[in-house]
Amino acid sequence: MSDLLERLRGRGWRMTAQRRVVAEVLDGDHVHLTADEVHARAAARLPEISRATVYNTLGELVSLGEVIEVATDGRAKRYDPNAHRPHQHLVCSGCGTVRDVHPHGDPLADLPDAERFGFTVSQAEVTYRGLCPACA
Amino acid sequence: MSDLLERLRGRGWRMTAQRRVVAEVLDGDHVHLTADEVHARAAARLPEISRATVYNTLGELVSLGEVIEVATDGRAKRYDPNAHRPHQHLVCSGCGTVRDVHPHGDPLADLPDAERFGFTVSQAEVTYRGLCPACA
DNA sequence: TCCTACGATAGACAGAGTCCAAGTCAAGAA
DNA sequence: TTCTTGACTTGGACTCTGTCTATCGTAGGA
Repeated sequence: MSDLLERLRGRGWRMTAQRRVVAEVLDGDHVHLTADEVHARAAARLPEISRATVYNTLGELVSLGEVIEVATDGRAKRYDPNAHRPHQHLVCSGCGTVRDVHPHGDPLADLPDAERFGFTVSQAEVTYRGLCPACA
Repeated sequence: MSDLLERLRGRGWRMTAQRRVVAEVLDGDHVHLTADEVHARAAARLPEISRATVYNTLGELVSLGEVIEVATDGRAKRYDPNAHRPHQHLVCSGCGTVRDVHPHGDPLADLPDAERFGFTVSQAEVTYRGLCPACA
């Protein structure tokens, strides 16, 4: 995680307690927190941190490419710090749990030109849905 | 579309003017309207229809499997009446336009057992992103 | 140590969707 | 045809997620 903080400082980020705490909350594998969850965990360490700051910081991390924004349902977006290894998501329809998964094959290659309608297609996101062991 | 109305009646749906209008608005290919757009178009034919009724009716159509709910971004869900032929979606990052597409291959088959973490995986949704000819 | 521009804050605001109590009406029964 | 009833509709309040703005605070350079 200090890696991330170092990279951010290298990019000219002013380092504040709030930004540090948000970055620390997002540390780890298989982390897919909503903005509200990030705020709750950040506030446990730094009680006066505001929602607006959490949203601002998450937005900056996303635009710097350090965090991925995932919309697994129509509800709140989730934030995934595993931005440096391509992957897809497996979502439990019961409890909403999200796991990173690595399918083989390239979904982009499966879309024939005739099905692109003149679009410049740059990305394919796959969301697998099912029930996790606890919900099955 | 009268097909749909017949199927719904066959399932014990009470046929009201509101439900008929919502079903009619969703007729056609490559239709991906938000709830608000459905409401606006329905209200053009039946001015007093309420938002709650549109949401209720869309929810029922989805749970009957006659309409698919698509969350292409973190904003409003879209409703796709093309529920009886499997397909994926191609979304323009510029203007938000959505097209139905039919890639070959089965994304479900690309997810090895070792990457399923004990989940019962039943569905794979692919969202292709890029720029449409008008936005490129 | 002092300055100042960048960052944080609280709270108002907006969009999407849900919920509820009260009124309405489709469709089967008489 | 008329009656009855429970399913359907309505409007408005409410929740949740996210954005914006004016003001205050402070990290880091001079």
